[in-house]
Amino acid sequence: MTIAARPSEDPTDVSTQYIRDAIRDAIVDRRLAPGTKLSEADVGRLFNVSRTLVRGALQALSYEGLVNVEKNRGAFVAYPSPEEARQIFATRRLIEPGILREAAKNMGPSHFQHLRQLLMEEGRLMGERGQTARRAEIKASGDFHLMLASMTGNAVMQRFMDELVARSSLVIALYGQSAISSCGHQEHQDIVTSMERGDLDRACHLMLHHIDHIEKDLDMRENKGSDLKEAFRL
Amino acid sequence: MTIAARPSEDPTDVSTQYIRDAIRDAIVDRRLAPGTKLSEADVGRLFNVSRTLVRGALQALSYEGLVNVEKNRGAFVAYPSPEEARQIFATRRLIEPGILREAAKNMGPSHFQHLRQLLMEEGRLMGERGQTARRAEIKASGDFHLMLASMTGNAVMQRFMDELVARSSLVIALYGQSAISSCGHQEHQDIVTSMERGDLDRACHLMLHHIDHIEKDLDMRENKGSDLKEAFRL
DNA sequence: GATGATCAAATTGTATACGATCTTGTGATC
DNA sequence: GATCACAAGATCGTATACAATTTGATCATC
Repeated sequence: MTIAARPSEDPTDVSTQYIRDAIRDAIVDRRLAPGTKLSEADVGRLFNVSRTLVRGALQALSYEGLVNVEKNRGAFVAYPSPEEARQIFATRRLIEPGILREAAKNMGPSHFQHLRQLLMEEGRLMGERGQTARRAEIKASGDFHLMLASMTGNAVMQRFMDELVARSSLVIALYGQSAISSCGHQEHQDIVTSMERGDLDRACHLMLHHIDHIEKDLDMRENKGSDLKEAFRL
Repeated sequence: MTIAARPSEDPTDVSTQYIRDAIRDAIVDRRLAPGTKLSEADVGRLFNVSRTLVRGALQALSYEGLVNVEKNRGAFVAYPSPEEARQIFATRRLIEPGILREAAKNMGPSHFQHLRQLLMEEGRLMGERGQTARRAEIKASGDFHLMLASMTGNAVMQRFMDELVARSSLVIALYGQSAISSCGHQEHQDIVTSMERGDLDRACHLMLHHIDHIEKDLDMRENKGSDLKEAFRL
């Protein structure tokens, strides 16, 4: 198990929150494969912390849908079924156009500048090679959607999107075909451009297509027997 | 503190889940006032359970937004600010029309029958008098929205709605003016009728108005200083 | 009498201990 | 040799113990 503690962080003063974030990052960054067992004792040793804190972190992650806790068996990095994946994307299609409209109400030039800046970074990462750059790119791609959510000023929507984006990352990690996802960069730009022009209808339309594209790039045919999967991955 | 254990339940074999549900019910049913402190030891004594399990339950409720846990101070029944309330309803306006459309895809005659049955019950409770009937009515009103969510077959949406409905109950408990909310019964019926006719646009339209009505019936002028409120209620 | 410091009580934060459950490996039996 | 029973080990579930923090009261001081 390789849950890298953030550099320049003292491994003491570690709290539940810290562990939760570290594991979540590791999952979303695909450093922890779906199905991986997260033993309470092991994780505790990693962070020099008792099982009590680890349990808290795992419970929280379970609530976010990133981890499954099975009674008397332990916690595992979630292994979303194709059906779950469909539900996640269906929910995103339902929510994200609304987020766009809601965000647009509050957005001024500075907000657009922030978005553009994120897109620049995203584009830069696309050019680079290597696993690290790839992870950063995927993360940046999710951050785009999260930034839009944060611009609604609505904490509830923001939390929902947090969960949806994190779980989407897992799904993409599982069923993603290739680096095709990177073509999403252009779509992100188009969405921002439409918003800047005030053409919200088009922005929503593009957003829906964007989500469709992400979902279409998945290959979700495999192993329907949902529990067998874990055995193989483990 | 009066968190009634469900009748005919043995107070032994109580798990985190059970405690969580009991507290959630008590909050949503308004038997626990917003701001009430939920001391770990007290709750534990109530359920004959150690603080460990209580903490788990409180943490989960905190994630749902029904409880606020303040570091080193304890857990309190949430006291949503007017701003939070607005965000909750804004999110509902964003999500519920989509849920309607999503549910409509899967609904057959039996589903409509279930809905009608729920509405009958709701109507019956409206006629009755007393606090108990009132609570049951409010609960039934929320159940209508939850049942629609369940008919989407989408677990993610369902969970989001669970949270939104529960938090709405809290908000109504806090800022609700009178029993005007009961006029929502007719609106529920109209929504179902429109759906049955296949007029989804109208159903969505009615749903939006319905949510607006609920929000309009709130009086959220009071105490803006968000933290002071707790002090007074406590 | 009001204000501020200090100490005791209460409550939460975290670790550890112990019992319950599951997993797994061994060996007896067919 | 395959199958089943059983026991040892590992892991989780819950309770308890102790440390850290906050709260509230008492008392000294201005």
